[in-house]
Formats: sequence, C-alpha cells, structure tokens
Amino acid sequence: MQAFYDRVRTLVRLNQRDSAELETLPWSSKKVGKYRDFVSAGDQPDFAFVVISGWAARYSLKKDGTRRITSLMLPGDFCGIHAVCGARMDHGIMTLTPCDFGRIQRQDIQQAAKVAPGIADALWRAKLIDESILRMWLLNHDDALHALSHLLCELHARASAINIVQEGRFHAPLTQVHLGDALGLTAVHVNRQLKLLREAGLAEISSGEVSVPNISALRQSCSFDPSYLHASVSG
Amino acid sequence: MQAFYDRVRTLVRLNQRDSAELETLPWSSKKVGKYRDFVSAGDQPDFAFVVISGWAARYSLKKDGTRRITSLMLPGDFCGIHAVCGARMDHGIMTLTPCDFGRIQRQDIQQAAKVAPGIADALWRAKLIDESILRMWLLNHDDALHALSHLLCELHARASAINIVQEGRFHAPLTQVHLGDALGLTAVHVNRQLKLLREAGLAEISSGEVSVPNISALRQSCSFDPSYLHASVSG
DNA sequence: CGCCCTTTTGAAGAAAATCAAGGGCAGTGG
DNA sequence: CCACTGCCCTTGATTTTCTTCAAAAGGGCG
Repeated sequence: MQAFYDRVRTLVRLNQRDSAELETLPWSSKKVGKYRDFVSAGDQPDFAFVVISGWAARYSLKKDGTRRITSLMLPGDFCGIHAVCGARMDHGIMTLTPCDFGRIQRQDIQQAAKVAPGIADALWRAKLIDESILRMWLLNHDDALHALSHLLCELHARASAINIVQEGRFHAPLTQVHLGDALGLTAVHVNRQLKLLREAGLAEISSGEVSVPNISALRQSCSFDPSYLHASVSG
Repeated sequence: MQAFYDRVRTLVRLNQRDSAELETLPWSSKKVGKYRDFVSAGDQPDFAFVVISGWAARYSLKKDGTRRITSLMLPGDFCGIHAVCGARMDHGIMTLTPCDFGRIQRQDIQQAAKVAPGIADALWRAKLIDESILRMWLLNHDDALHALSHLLCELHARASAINIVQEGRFHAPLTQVHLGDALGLTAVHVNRQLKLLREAGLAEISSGEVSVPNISALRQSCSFDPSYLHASVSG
C-alpha cells in the first residue's frame, strides 16, 4: 500500500492525525490476473480500491459492441470511490496486466474521511484530477495525432510521478487496439499516427515500452501542460 | 435556493439533521449577465456555487483558439465544488443566459459536510453524476448524429427533472455554435445533423426552444439510457 | 512448427471540416 | 420609416481526415 500512501501525500499535506489515520486504515489485498473484469458495470461495491501494482482501465461497452476506455489507472490510483457514497458503477474496470489491489471497506473509508479531513480532501482531489483527465481527453479528441501525443505526455507525466520512468522510457502494457479504444480511433489509424511520431523522433512504442527521447519536444508538439494533473498542492 | 435544496434531495435521502443543516447553510446571491465569464480558469475560488436560475457552461479554450464546452449547467446544479478542497479551476464557467447563482463559503460547506454526512454524500453523488455525464460525452463522440441526439436526450431528461419540460418542449439557450462547441463539431455540421433530426420528426430546435415530440423515439434512436444521470438514490 | 495476437501497409469509401455565399431577424441609428 | 449591421441559420461544393476492407509480416508460445 506504499504506492497509495505516497499518492495521498502528493495530493494533500497531511498532519499527524491524518497520517496516522491513513496508515492504520484497515485493508486487504486482492490479486487479479491479466485482462480480467475486475469490477463490472452495475456493481454497487462495498469497497473502495487502490491499485497497488499493475495497470487497469475503466471502460464501457457501446451499443455497437465496441469498447471505449475512459481512463487508465496506474499504481497508486484509486478506483471505485463510488463506494464512498454507495453509488452504482456505470462502467467496468478491467486489468491490463496482472494487478494487485488494496481493498478498503466502505465504512472504514467513510470513517477515515470524517475523522481526518486531510483524507477527505485527498479523495476529493483525486476525483477532481480524474475529472480533469477526462476533460482533457474530451478536449483533445479532435486531431488524432494531437490526441495520441497528449495521451503519451499524460502517461509519461503520471509514470514519472510514480518513478517508473528511466531515461525517457517506461513500460506501458498498451496495444494499439487499447490506444484506439482510449482515443476513440481505430487501431489502424493509431498505427499510422504512431508511425508519424516515430519518424519525427518524438515517441516510440515497442513491445510494451514507451520511449520518449525528448519529452519537451513531445510536449511542445501537442501543447501539453502538466499542471492539470495535480492542480498544485496548497491545501 | 429552492432549486438547490430540491436537487440535493433528489441525490440523497436526508435525515432531519441533514435537512436542517442544508437549509441553514449561509449563502448569498450573485446575479450575472448573459455571456459572462463567471469563473475563469486558474481561479482558486473560496466559494462553491449553485445555479439558482439560468444556464451556464464549463468550457476550455484550446491552443488553436477554439472553445470547447465540457458541460452544461442547469438550475440546481453545483459548480466549483473545487472549493471544497481548495483546488484551482482548470476550466472556466460562462453564463449562457442571465444567471442567478447561490454562493456558499468554502468553510461553511466543509463544515456542513462534516456535520451532516448526507450533505457530504450529496456532494459526492453530484460529482459522480458530473463525471458520468462527461464520460457519456466521451463515449458518444464517434457519430455526429448519435452524439447530438444523445445530448438532446440528456438535456431533455435533466430539464424534466427540474420541471421545465412542457409537452415535449423546453427552453434551451443553445445556438448551433454552442452545440458544436459542446459536441466537438463545427456549427455547420451541427446544422446538417439537426436538419436530419427535424426531417425524421425526432427533434427540432427553433428560437431557443427544443421540441421533442416523441422522446421515446428519440431515445431509441441513440440508445439513450437515463439511469446514468442519477445512479439511483439508495443511500 | 503452427497458431494467435499484434503490427504494418495499401487502397477505397465515408464522415466531417473547410470554404463560400446567401437569407432571416432583431436591434440601431439616420 | 427604412436602411444598416450583426448574429444566427441554411445550403452547396470541395478537401481533409478517419474508417473500412484487405492482406501480409513479425513475435511469442503451446
């Protein structure tokens, strides 16, 4: 759960009480294999989850049978905070790799949020960031190349934040089909845009490894401004 | 503020204490003219706002100068719950009509959420619904006609919920440019799709009035399922 | 080896953007 | 009262972007 504790601390500055409350939160671990439906649409989970290790994705199935990925989750990310208010899931969550989740009971997280305002704040901030990311996905869906570059920038930034980027490279278990599902494009077209990025020397994906030799250049190419990812910790 | 109180009660079942807390929340009113930037990106508001009357829209300006509307707000909707955790706004809010806003101080809403768990739940649910709507916008952006129909269904449902629909008609201050900004399409293309809907007898917009003679037919045409808009009150 | 999944590339077709022009209507000012 | 102006809606023609269909090549793994 260190990934989770670390994440919370990037979201808000915790006082001693918050901190103590956070680290004594009761939780249990749940391991899930690759490409599993971890949570299904319609569920009304009694737990909130935290990605401890692995990658997962929120997705919805459309009427025409195609899948649309609406967000990607990396270690440290929350999912199913819906549990906090007992709402029903309107989308599913699938694993992209074998995953290790931390599971926290609804009443425990509710209690913690009540006793430790810092934790409640952190949950809010996490949700606002989710929303910002979603909004960005909406914003950038006009031009395919722009959208792809922006997504790679986002993933690079989020991967950096959890220290899994080394020399501009990080492992991301995304096939071109996944990227297409996330960007609302066909895999074929994703392939062509990736080729452009590769030829421009801006980014490359090969065997599950994203390589960005010059992140500034990539960011500039799609006007990426990372500030929306954390909205500056000042609380 | 009745619109707000009503809205909260559609989100959660309040007990007496929650109810009392809600209706004694200190607030002040703020009137804003049409087409005004009510909140700007980068602001760190000390207030949460509630739309008492009028329509407003969240939007972002893209690097190429175009505007993208990322959500529409009707009477009763919250905005700037960011204030709850002191985060910075990553988007602006503009009015589409003259608007009347209710303004609640950050500490007051925080206090209310702490004392009355029902209110905290309501805020969470409101945010989850915002997120669901955003997700739907992402989901439906593939086919222009589908997207437009779905948006009209969403607005019809939300307008119904606040009792402003009469005989399939409701006032919506949206120009074709606004619709284009919301759907990520050009106004020209919106115009063509509206023509199709009109010719199919499914929907019509004229002088700011949306007319849906047969909502079931419109819903069926775009597989609209309204459940995502409230996620069933069971808390 | 052979199979499946993923990536790659080509060619044709559909969807939406762009460019361009005209019309209706309300408000403004002569 | 009427011309003028600005905004919004409408329509047509052309071009760009993305999808669809199709086929083939690479790579990991039983």
